[in-house]
Amino acid sequence: MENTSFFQKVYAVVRRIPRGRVSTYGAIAACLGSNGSSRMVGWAMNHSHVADPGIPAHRVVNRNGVLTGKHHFGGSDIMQQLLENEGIEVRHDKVVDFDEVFWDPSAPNPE
DNA sequence: GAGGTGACTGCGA
DNA sequence: CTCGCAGCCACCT
Repeated sequence: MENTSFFQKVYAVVRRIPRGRVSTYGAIAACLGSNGSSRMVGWAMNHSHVADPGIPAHRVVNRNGVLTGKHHFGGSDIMQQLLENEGIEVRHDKVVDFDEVFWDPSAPNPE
């Protein structure tokens, strides 16, 4: 039997996010077929820290490009630090040029 | 078995 | 333009 829980699928999509790019909950939810259940994606991220390889949840932000869940990363600006480490600029918990670094999980060719 | 929650989104006033 | 509410679906108690 497939242990593919809902968030398991979310992990697959988030892991597909190329380095230096970010995605949104709505885009991932839509990619899963549940267009509108963006909450499930965020909830799945809540368990991301118990995932095997480690999910780059810091690459997942809300529709406004704001690091909504940075507080869940450890209570520090770790999420911002990780994004900057990827080459993404972050100001005031928001992704700079979010439109430029935004990556669509349904994108056949992100480059 | 039923209720409540949640790292969101979109629309209405 | 800004604020508030309702909808969404899966997991937890």
